[in-house]
Amino acid sequence: MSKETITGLAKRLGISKASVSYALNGQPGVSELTRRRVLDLAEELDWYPSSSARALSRSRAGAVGMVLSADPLLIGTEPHYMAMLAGIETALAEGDMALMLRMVDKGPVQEQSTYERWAGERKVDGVLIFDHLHDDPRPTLLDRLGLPFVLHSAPASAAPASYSGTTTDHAVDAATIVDHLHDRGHRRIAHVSGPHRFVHEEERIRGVRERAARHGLEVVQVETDYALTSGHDAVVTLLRAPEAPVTAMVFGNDLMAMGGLLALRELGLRCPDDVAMVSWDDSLHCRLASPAVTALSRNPGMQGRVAAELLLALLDTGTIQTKPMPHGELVLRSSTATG
Amino acid sequence: MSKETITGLAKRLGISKASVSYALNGQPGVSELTRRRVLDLAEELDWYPSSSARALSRSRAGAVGMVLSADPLLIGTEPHYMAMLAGIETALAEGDMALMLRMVDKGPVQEQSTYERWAGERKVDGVLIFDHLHDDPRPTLLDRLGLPFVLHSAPASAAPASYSGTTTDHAVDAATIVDHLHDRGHRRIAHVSGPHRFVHEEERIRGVRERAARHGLEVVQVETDYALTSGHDAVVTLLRAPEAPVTAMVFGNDLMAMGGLLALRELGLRCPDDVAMVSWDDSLHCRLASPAVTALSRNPGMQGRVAAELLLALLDTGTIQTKPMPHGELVLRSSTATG
DNA sequence: CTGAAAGCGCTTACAG
DNA sequence: CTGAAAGCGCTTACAG
Repeated sequence: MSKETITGLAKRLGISKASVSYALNGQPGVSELTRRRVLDLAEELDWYPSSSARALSRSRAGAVGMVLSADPLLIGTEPHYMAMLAGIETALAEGDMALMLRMVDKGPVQEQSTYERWAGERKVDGVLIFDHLHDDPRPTLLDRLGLPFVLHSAPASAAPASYSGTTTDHAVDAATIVDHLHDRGHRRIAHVSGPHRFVHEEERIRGVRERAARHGLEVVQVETDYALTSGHDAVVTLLRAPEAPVTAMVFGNDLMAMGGLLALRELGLRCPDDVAMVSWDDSLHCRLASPAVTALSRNPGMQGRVAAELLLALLDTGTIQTKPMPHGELVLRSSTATG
Repeated sequence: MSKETITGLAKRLGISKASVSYALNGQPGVSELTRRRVLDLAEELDWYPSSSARALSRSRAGAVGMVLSADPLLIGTEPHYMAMLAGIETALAEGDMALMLRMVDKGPVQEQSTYERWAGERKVDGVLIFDHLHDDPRPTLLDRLGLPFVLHSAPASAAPASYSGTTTDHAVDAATIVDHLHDRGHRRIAHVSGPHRFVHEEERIRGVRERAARHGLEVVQVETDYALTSGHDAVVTLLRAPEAPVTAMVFGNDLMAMGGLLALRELGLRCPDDVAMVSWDDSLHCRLASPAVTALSRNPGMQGRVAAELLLALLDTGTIQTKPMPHGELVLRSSTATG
């Protein structure tokens, strides 16, 4: 099977390459009859136009890129990422775009040089970025590189007007969580967050603090790094503190909540009787833990899908838009049940 | 920043495009001095050769593809996949190959048409396939399409001589698991496997049966589909059976083991006192469950890396090879502890 | 060691 | 509606 080309098809049909191309791409310029003959022959021969030739002449790669920049260990255990990826890929496939995936573990530098390379090689038409940082260098960099992008899950407060993105209102989510704990009778709670360099963490912290103040709740803030062991250690530290102990803890993700649960068990304390727990991300881990952990469900798959659709729209028509995501729903489980 | 091209670089340096190309690609045909000047200028201009132009002239896409064909829900909760992906991507990046990822949920048909399209468009240079099936249509299809591939984690018994792949000796793993249960005093066990259409499941089943026979153990085989609820339901059915109940259960993956644990709890039975449990895949779920579940650890990240390296070698030099993976290691946890 | 030229397989104005 | 031709930006024999 020597490789067919558009020239071959044109010859077989006794027409020009141009006509074949027009027919293939649904462009005007060919009769319906010719178009049918072209499409039928392509189908019969199992022929597809070469993506690289197309990319070169169209100056469009036909792919978008995504860099997963995190500890591989964390990525592997965080169901969140995979669900998001699945949503993204599904939307891209529908828009006939391929997904180029890159995982880096050496942090922002490696992520940024990946964008530089992708832009230079014109390997992707756009990228999807997430985990918005304070003074995030990526929007500036991507603008300079001329690489279109969508910022996934930017905090509502930092909603960028100059570029596309999905936004999340963490204040509302914080209120949902704090209200629930207040309802359950807690008056002194801890908030074990991820790194403050993430804008969403700062917004969550502010949200928790403000809502707690309104209820007259005390909040102890602890900053860690999303790892299971960090959640564990944070709990140990919190419970050893000389001040009055907290009776409830909010964790920035499911892994830290799991670590927290392990710590409680080690200390001989019970959840929720001694300490109640809430996770800011829902996952199978929360469902399966014992006790099962109350968590904010945010549908990462759907969110990924929306972000990908924004990127497709941006590439297609240059439309810049901001889409607010639905608020999280708190899934109540045993970890915050009232004894 | 109007886009630089190789012609631009050549002009700036007062040399021909050919020389620039040779210099860039480490080919002979340019003096060291010229090569340095070219590389320095490229660096200074932040210039990279266009991947599509390169792909077209080299007839090489510079990317390999991978289709994740599974229920998105399962993919999202199975840490196994993400770990494997991370290993694969790391190896590919080192070999300067991009990873094109596609997720399909409508099963084998969609997976196969993805390969047809990729091959037709010459979008990828090769693919990585896994979950070997009985009468697997993929090797034949890929051969016909002329798309190089590596079969990841083929059963040792079905080790293909005609194509590259990593292999796993499930008989050894089965022996490890069965021996452990025998040591713990179990004489009647259940094996809740994934679908028999997967060759690795059949090999595991045979391995378990043979090893059990040697010890004089009885084995009840149950076929399900890897879903958490299936593990749950299998356990309910098993424990309702009129025959003598099993005292230990082996699950084909971690999710089914988790489902099994839930079922036990519902039935008011305890693990390991009433029923011991082992999972054929290790994961954070097994570690965090209560009781924590004894599981076979197989290092999916490392295995993915090796598979990717085989593919790189195949694409580079056409080398066909089969690499046996290390046996799994049983991580002992409470679910099989002796009371 | 270097340069001019053809070729990779498409798309797209431009003339007919 | 159709065809001849240029162009996308590289690589690679082939002559010098």
